[in-house]
Amino acid sequence: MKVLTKNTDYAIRALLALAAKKGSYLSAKSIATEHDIPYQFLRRLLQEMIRHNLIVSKEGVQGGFMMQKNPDEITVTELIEIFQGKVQVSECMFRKQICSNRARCVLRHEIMRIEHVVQSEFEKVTIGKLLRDLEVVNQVSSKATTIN
Amino acid sequence: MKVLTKNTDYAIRALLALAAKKGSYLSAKSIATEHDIPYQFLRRLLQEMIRHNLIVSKEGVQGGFMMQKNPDEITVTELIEIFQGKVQVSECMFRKQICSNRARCVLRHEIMRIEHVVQSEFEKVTIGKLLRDLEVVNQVSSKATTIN
DNA sequence: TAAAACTGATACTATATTAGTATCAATTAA
DNA sequence: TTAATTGATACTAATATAGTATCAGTTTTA
Ligand code: FES
Ligand code: FES
Repeated sequence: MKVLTKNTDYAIRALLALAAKKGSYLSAKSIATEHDIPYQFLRRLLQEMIRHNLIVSKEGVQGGFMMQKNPDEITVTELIEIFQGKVQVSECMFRKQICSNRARCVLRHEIMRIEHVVQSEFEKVTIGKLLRDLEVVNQVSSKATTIN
Repeated sequence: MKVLTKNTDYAIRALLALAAKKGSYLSAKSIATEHDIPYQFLRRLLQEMIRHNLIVSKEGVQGGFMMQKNPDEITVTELIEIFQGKVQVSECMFRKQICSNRARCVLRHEIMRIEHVVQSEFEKVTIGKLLRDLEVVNQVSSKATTIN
């Protein structure tokens, strides 16, 4: 069971790149090259993120993409929803014969509770937080002898 | 993002049917019919569950499948692992350029923490628990006027 | 003892989702 | 004016999910 698809994975990495260069434009090409993301694939993701007002773009030479939304307010939950749809455990696990009363269904509540937990865990993880974590990692590893 | 696939969904429902008739054999056909599960699909799932010692079978006329493992010890996590593979957030989200030191990686820990949360939430939900919940639902709905 | 009701095993097809590629028009800086 | 860029969109490929079909073997029972 894979929780994050490439869509989301790539989007997060692109956002980290953009967040790190906050205030200036980065081209899709440079992001693709640096982070090993298929160029055209990445471009689609970037456009989707524009539509959701996470980033903005500038066309033409010296153009590119720039962070728009505050990285601390971009949650992994939001990205999952954009690229993989809302988290849902099961459309309705026990329909028909088994579950006779949807309105009162205890199971449904159980399912919704889990959906909630999963969502809120991913909500704790923002692009801002990831970026700061990342800086720590890179600081440590540049000081220490890196054994990978 | 769909957390449970049909595999798991159907498997849970079949197990609930078997758990409810603990001690006697239920044929694949009867389960399929009652719970609206494609017959041949269900049979594959049942065989898989035999291999994992959740249920046992008896061949021939009057044969079928019977609960083997204690329903309270069958977790949804286990079923997800059988039918959808182990929960993994991302194989390794920030490899190469970004993540220079895998061993110390904060992000990796973050990811593993979430994997853990998701897993343990689903671990709280056992077939036994679902069955008891279900009985409550059906009691309530048979007393009340069912508005679906 | 033969037919019917079953499971075991496995191969196959269909559909949907995910991943990746290609193309061309429009914009803009130099 | 040209090269570097995004906007938009259509396409293909690969993989995962869902569902079907078939045949052999076992067991009850008439
Ligand atoms: S699980 Fe869907 S209504 Fe009960
Ligand atoms: S995220 Fe994979 S090693 Fe850091």
